[in-house]
Amino acid sequence: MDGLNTSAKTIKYTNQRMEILKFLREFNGHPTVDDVYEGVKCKLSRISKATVYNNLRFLAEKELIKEVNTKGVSRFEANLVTHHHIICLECGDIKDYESEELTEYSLNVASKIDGFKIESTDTNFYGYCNKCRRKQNG
Amino acid sequence: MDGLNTSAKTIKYTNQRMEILKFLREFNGHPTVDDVYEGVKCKLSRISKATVYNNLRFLAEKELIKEVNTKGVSRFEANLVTHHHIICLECGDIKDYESEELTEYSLNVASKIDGFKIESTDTNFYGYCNKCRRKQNG
DNA sequence: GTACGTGCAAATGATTTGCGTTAAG
DNA sequence: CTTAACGCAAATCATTTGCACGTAC
Repeated sequence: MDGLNTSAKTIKYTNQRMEILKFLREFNGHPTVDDVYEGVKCKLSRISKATVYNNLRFLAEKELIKEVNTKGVSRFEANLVTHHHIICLECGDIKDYESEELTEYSLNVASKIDGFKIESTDTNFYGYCNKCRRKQNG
Repeated sequence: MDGLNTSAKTIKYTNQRMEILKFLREFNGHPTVDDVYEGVKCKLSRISKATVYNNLRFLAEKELIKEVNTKGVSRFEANLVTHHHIICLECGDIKDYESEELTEYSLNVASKIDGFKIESTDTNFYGYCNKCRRKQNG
């Protein structure tokens, strides 16, 4: 009757949603939408890519996963603990890098920033991975 | 005869290219492709959006500008000095934040990373800008 | 039984590409 | 004059949406 019970929406734990979350939690990296789609297809052969898109958006909104800031295609991760990223400028590969001291240092810097209420921080390191370095040097 | 003179390609300093670079250097922020397109149209009314795309890619390849890592649409900046970004989680607004001490601290951390030759680093701060905070609190 | 979620296909939006023409060097 | 770059339109790729049907609760 009130027509305002949007927030009372029931969340349904469907197979598709659960497999996508499971895949992300077990995947060691930062998969794209296509990676996730290919990864869950073995379990759910009839799954549609739209379902993968919708669920990744849904899970990110519910903060069960995070979308990674990247150029080009979207990438996701289930690691919710603050950490940093090492990004290869050649192949785009992303590796996690944990450093509590860097996080603390950054948060301390953040506390001095005016006009913004900072919630979190992370650092990107850009360089060349061993594989790409080998290629360049011949 | 050798068919290998690809690197000898002549770079042409066209009006379009120069206006796009000028716009980025004078723009205080992190414009999208559309922002750049709208911004240079007053000077070059017949410019095509494909030209804007092609030149932004070109300028980024030549390292005269940088593409910013963001979700969704591409953003660019002409500020090549290492700096950090404050990103509003609500409206997506990005502000530059300079902190040499943070850069140095991060580079020092970077020097300990194995298996990657780190070239540069930057830190993102996520939070809510004053405008969005006001909206949320009513 | 009642939504919410799914699969599919179509729509949208961002970006790239092909091609005939223009202009920088 | 040579060829990179332009403008335009078509093509491609990523992502979202509408809708009829299915299924979690």
